[in-house]
Amino acid sequence: MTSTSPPVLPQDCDGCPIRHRAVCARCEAEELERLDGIKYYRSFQAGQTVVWSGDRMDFVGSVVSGIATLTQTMEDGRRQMVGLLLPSDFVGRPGRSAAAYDVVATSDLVMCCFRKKPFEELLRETPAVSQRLLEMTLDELDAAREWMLVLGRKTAREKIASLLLIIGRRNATLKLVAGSGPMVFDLPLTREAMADYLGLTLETVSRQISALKREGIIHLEGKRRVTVPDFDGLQAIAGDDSDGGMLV
Amino acid sequence: MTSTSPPVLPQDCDGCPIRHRAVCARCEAEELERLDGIKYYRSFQAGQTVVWSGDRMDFVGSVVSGIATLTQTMEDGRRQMVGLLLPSDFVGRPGRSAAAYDVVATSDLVMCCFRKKPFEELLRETPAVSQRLLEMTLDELDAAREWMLVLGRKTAREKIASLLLIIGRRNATLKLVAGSGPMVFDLPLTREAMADYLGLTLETVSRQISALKREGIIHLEGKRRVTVPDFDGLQAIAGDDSDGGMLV
DNA sequence: CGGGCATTTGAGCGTTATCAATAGGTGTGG
DNA sequence: CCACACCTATTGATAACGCTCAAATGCCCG
Repeated sequence: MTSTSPPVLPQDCDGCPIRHRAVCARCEAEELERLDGIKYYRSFQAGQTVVWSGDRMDFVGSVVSGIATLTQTMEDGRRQMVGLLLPSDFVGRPGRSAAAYDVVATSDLVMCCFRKKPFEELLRETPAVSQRLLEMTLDELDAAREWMLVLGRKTAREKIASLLLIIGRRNATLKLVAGSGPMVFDLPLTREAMADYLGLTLETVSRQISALKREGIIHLEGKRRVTVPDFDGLQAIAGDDSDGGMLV
Repeated sequence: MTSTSPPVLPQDCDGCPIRHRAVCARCEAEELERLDGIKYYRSFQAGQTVVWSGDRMDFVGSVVSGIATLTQTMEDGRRQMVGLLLPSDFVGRPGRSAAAYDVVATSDLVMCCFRKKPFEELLRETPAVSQRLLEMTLDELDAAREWMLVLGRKTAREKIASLLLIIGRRNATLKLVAGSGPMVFDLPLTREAMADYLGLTLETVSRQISALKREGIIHLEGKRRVTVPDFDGLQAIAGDDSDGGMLV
């Protein structure tokens, strides 16, 4: 966790890896230029906190590369992750001055930040941006509601399987991996972070992962690299219906 | 639950109880007229299902009066409520043809529905609507994330207290009740519905409510009418920090 | 090699689920 | 009008799942 060189920062939107999925996805050259005028890149090392809950936050932005988490903490220290932010995901809330959650860089992270005030103006004047943001927010809401089912009703085993599926699926989408063959990906989270996401203790997470490994449902190389030989099998364990909510 | 007369339907927006809080809140007369052209009212009796998850849904709309719930169900019957819809709340997702959740009328319910196709057009052309919808969706997302903390990390006792607070607070907002004195409200949910919301069994809900009653934290008249003599005390039990997230 | 951290594994316990019986409330029909 | 069915809610007994506390292992890096 002591990488000393800051991640390389991109300069413009042309080669931006999230150009067509982020909040700017629908922008024309002209609108992009306007966004360009209020944006700046920031990078964080793995483990760094981007903002603390309650702190003043005068930017919003997109994750360009790396992974960040949103977490809530109770007074006595109990923590619940409420968002897992991958490249293209939006951070911050227009119209609010303070952060509602802790935002933490889980890996080295690059963000494309927009100064909040001018971004809010732009939101009022640029339908391409506000409509894209609405769409993304609706997606986030659906994801949050799916997660409520996981937290409220699934067993520890099902929770782990659900998390593996979510990470695997999002990884496949981002990397545009072909659909067949065993699924392989890196867990971007420590056991503790997984526990915070799943509403479990890290011991239970560890035990359940060991059990899945023992049963051959997953294979591990090291602690982080996961292979899923039977995707449908894992879906069955997660309690997902096999067609997995194909909604348009 | 066999009320035979359908609820009275409102006719226009002038006297509409949710005129200034729903998705139409920011509309001028002209925009309101356009909405008027694509809207129709529907009423449901308590217990009726508005739409089934997976069904085609060719409208979106607002709750005008009454209460509805959004629920997800797993194949084996486990259920999780993922939304509690009070007057002014928005139902449905623009850009999606099938319902993602079961929507059920928990009390007698009146909805102001918009035909989906024209509403989507209107969304593209009417910033007053799309921006209001964005704002409401962001609020919903925050509520969902707060609920994730409840589901993932709170004890049964804390969950019950949290639910009572949420219902009490929303009730106070809707009714514009003065802030002092004991809080009184009706539980709009059965024990089973509360269990579905909280990720508990109905037996545990019943036991925890009995415990709070026994300890004098709440009083009950009948099964549904609740009095909370000490609001701060209940907040403490819910595990909320006393200032309760005063974010702007 | 040793310190620090993430992870695994074990033992015992507690909260909540499960199964089951009872109580209360409301509408219906004899 | 009372008996009964039906539904919601309460309460009890027992079991199980996941938490807590504890120790050991592996791993990275100085």
